[in-house]
Amino acid sequence: MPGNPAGPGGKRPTLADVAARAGVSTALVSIVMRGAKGAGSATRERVLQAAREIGYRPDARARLLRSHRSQLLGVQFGLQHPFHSDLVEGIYAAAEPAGYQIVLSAVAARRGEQRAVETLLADRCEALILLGPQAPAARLAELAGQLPVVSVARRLRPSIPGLEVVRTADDEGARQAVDHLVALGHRDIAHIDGGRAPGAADRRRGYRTAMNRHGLGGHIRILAGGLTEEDGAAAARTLSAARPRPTAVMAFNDRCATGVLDTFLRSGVAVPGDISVVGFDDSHLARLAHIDLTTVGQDIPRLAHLAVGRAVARLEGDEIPAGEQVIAPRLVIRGTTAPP
Amino acid sequence: MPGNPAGPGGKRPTLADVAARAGVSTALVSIVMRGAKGAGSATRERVLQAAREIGYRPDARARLLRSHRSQLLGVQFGLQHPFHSDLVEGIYAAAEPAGYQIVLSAVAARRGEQRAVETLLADRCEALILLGPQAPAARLAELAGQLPVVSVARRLRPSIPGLEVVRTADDEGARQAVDHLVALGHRDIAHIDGGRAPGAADRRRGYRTAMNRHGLGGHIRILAGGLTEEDGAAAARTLSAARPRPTAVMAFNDRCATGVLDTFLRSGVAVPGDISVVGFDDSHLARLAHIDLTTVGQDIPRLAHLAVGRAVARLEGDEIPAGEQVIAPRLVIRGTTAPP
DNA sequence: GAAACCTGAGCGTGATATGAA
DNA sequence: GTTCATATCACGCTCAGGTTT
Repeated sequence: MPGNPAGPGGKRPTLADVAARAGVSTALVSIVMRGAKGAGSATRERVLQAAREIGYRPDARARLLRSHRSQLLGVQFGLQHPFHSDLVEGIYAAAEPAGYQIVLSAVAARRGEQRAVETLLADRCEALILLGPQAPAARLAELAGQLPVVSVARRLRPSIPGLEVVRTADDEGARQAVDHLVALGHRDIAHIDGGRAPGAADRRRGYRTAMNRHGLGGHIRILAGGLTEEDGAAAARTLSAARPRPTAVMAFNDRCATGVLDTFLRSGVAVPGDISVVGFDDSHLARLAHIDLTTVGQDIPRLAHLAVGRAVARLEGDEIPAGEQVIAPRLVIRGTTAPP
Repeated sequence: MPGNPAGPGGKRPTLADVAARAGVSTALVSIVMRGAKGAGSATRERVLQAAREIGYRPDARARLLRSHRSQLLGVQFGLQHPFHSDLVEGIYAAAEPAGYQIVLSAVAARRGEQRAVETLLADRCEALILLGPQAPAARLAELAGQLPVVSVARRLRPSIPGLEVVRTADDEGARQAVDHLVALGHRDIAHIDGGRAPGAADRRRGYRTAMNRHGLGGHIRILAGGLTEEDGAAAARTLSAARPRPTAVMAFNDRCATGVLDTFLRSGVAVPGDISVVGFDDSHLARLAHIDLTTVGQDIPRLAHLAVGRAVARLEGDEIPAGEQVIAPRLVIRGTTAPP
């Protein structure tokens, strides 16, 4: 039965406590706890036993203080974005095998990016992984001057020293969506954009370019949207009333697209019968059987893996090629698109 | 222009560096950085200036190591649960005014609660706030023997020493939902449950009790469900085919309910025309205009506030009444319920 | 006596140097 | 020479206690 090491008033056990109980020096206990070599197997067992008995746990902070390396990657993410949740999951999975720990810092309504980053820096993270950062490029550049910074899912000038960029080719994704719709026979294709959100500009541009290349420049129609279901719903209400109504819509992301879907369903506009809808991200949402959304897939595990990889490479001083990694998107055709 | 304090190879500046530059002792710099009293205003300004010049940041870990208090609350949450995201947001908001910092640790597909808690303990958190923990009660009891533990949204024996419970009266919530539906004229009311999820047993029981009290014991119908949209969609497919089909459904939570909604919409079952649907949580999801879900609201800010309050009270040695705080739910009537 | 400042110790570790078998 | 174990210091910071105005 384990003791009550840090009960009310009680101190939590330290190396010294274990050492005293096992009758050895603290240094030896340290060796045993780290699994380092330099301890006999009998002693090792005795020390482990003592540690177990008094409920000893290594103090991560003291450990970090002592070792020059902290092996800590700071991750800034948006609490309300499923896309970020998926990325975080992938980052955990990629970091642990590489021998790094993750420190999370959330961005929320009353907690801005500035605050989120400050706590990560105070926690002695060695590198920062920022998911869809909205901070000005100048601020990111300043940060990148202090430690390796990886920006995920936002395009930035790759020339900023110290700043790594991992992102999906958003313009290419938009192109794939348009190509797919055109191949189905659509001509009047609208785009609900993401405003100033990361990636929005590229998707908008990709849409424009693709439309023009198909000779559909005259049908370009861009509606103000955003990242949320509500943004999509609002734009869809506008579209429902429009005459002529487009026969297809490409939404900024999956959340936006589901807002569009539900609004159409409620107002009696059939999807994909009357109108086709395409999302972006291929997050959990889109894959759900009852949503069944055709969407431009971002390779989330790959993005996560690369983000960790770049951070680690920078920390270990490996030679890495460029400051930017652009991942190809892949259109996932499901049930919300059909010929007009 | 700030320097490059921790560039590749460069050490990060410390108190000593600031002290040297300002021509004072490290202790005085410490005083200034903490905003404690004991420094003249001229010196104070000089020190701050020096710190700014070399880009100094306090090292949170060293600080924690030295001070006996860490002022850290560890929060375990599920990455994929919007309900948890909302709670975390509330916890951030409640903790900072109380002078405490938050450390997040996520539970994900490949990262269990065990791992999540271990990192929180290693980080020297003074108390743990666990959102919807699924761990066995015995494990929680063991933890609670080591430090104050607050379990949010899960019912547990309040007699476990050291364990605080903050939860919604789930049975009462289920009762409110049933009462509302009965008042509308429904009699054939089904429940899609949450299986072994926290709160599911109470909601199931509340549903049963309320149905019996209305003399509708013969109409009790419980379908296996779960926490996700897919669980709801699967159950809804079963319901669509059922004869007689119930005229109302109470889902385990909002995610589950949206799965139900979409399935019904797709299969031509009108909501609330043909069937009424009630969710649980009143998370972001339900409030969206295009979902407009009638749901049993959990008072998320209140739950968050109380959770932090209990943890802090325990840490500061305040006398607190019982080991359990049960918050009343409040039915939020929106557009998915109507007379049969 | 108070305000402004400094000295020295120590928080719990990990690394190095050193010694004993 | 190798294996096992220890003593000692440093990490960056805070705090108790001292000294000087």
